[in-house]
Amino acid sequence: MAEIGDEPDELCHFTGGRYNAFLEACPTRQLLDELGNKWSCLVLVALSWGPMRHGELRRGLGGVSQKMLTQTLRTLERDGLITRTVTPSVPVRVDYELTPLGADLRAVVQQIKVWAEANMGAVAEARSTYDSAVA
Amino acid sequence: MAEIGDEPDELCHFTGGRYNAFLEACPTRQLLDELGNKWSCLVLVALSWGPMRHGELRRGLGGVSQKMLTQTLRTLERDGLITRTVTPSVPVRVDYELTPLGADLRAVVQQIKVWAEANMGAVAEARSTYDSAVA
DNA sequence: CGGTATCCATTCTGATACTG
DNA sequence: CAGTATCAGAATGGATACCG
Repeated sequence: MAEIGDEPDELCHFTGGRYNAFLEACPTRQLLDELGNKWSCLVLVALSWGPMRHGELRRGLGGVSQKMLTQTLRTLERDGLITRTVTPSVPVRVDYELTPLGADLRAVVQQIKVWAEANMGAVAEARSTYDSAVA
Repeated sequence: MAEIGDEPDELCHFTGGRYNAFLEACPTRQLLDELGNKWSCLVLVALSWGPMRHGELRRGLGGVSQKMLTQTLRTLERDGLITRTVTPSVPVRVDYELTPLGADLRAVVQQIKVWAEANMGAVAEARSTYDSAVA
């Protein structure tokens, strides 16, 4: 009988050196949580167009504060998903760019963004139906 | 010149009735936030194997509390991503199942889970490199 | 079994002010 | 321009107890 954890593909069991996000202790959970941060996915997608400065990103991501942007960038850098390049001019210039690993992940998370934008209408409709049924 | 918001594909600008998650006021942000919840993605993927009961999901998702599972399922139901079917037996039986819309999204978020499980090793390595460089 | 209600700790987020 | 520090409020998550 099929159970959760028996995935159709072979990338599944925590045993044997592999990862399985269904298991509580699996470090994969940390990665999933991080992508759940408010800005991580948007930053990755924003960097699709090549290296970008702090200020550019800030203007591109509506509503992000400087603090949260810096924090998000640091975490992504620590995880090897983006690089941070400092040019010691005056004033200093800092560019962020996707690493190959980050570019790979970007392709995946962009699908989420595209899906959300494409299906937001259907979701909004489902919500109003649900809400009126409850009332 | 390319700017954030000028996406390579055509699903981009908020203007003209379309959605763009880069904009603060875009409702797409709500969807992204929801997928960022700790359990939403895992629930969607777990339902890949067909209808599942509350208890089955609870056992399958390591560490989820009853409250959070119920809350997550409610939200997904409200958004039209899953259905909730009550069989009035004693004790009552409740099954959850992906809607076509939810199955569509599941395919996308599963890629995230697969990516995370496949690349967790590289990320962990990057982290330790970063941490030792800081020290 | 599935769900609700309450309380509480932790985390996340953002506004503000300040440094090089 | 990029970043840090601090503080306060909001949101999230979870333990517990109870209901149909």
